[in-house]
Amino acid sequence: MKEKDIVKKLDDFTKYCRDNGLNVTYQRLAIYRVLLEANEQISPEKIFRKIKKSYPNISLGTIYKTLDVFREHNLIRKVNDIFRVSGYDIRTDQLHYMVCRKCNKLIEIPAGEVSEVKINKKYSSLFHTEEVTIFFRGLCSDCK
Amino acid sequence: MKEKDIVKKLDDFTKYCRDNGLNVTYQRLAIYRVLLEANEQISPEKIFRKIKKSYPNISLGTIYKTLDVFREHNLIRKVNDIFRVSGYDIRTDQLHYMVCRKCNKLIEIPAGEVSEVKINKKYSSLFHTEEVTIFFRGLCSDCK
DNA sequence: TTGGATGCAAATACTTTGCACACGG
DNA sequence: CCGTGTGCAAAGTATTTGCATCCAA
Repeated sequence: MKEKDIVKKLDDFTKYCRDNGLNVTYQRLAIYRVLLEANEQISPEKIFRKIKKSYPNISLGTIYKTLDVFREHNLIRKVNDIFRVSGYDIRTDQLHYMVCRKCNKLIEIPAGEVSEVKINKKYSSLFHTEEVTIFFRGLCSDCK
Repeated sequence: MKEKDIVKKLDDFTKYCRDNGLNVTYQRLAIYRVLLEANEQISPEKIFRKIKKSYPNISLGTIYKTLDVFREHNLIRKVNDIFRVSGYDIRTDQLHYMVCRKCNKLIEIPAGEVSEVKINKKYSSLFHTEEVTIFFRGLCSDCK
């Protein structure tokens, strides 16, 4: 992503915070920026290390707390630990995952490559779905 | 599940072990039995506590190691940590999950209630899929 | 000024590992 | 008897929590 686009998104983010009762702090901006720059899933630890370079005072606890806040607000999504460590991803275009049961290799699949999931009304009415993630488990070509 | 069926499945399990170079130990039988009796996902810790009653010597480490072996052999599947703790499930009929982003309530959806997932060949050829799990995230009726 | 946010450190939860000993085949 | 499996305890990793202090609004 170009710096120009990042700045734009940080503006949107700032506005979102103001509109939703979240203080706009240096830390939140830094974390959000790292997520934008990564533009793929990234672990709390990794975010921490990146920010530490320019802002050595930041604490890992803050990263966790902040990511949680972002998630509550649906600003990011949490990719659960198929991966050993949880990852957070700012991409909103949905991805699916193939994970090899032997070597844990991960293949990302753009949502467009997979047929749309439809749920029987009996269940879909129980729930307001915001996001669908499909995990395929099996064997990658190397392991099979 | 009836005791009779459990015994039958334990026999199958024993045979599987013999055929695949796994020693048939008291611990493995006990763990497999607990999984059968549960017949839903169950955590390592919970398995541990159940077995400890009749066999106080068992160690949690053994539970972890054993579940890993079972999983390598595809005797059980690991349900990843949408749930805080990982769960292991002996059910082979596939389930999908709806998880509320606010209260973490979990709704299980039988595979039959969801349309079949088809993948573009470009991706499906990269992988031998054994299992498909779909996670729906969003808001449950209480939280929305 | 004030409630929300942060830093820090300790605590917690879960899981893995190493090694001596036990036991199934 | 041999090699796999187990128990134990320690270490490792990931995450959460409590609280004093700080700072955005």
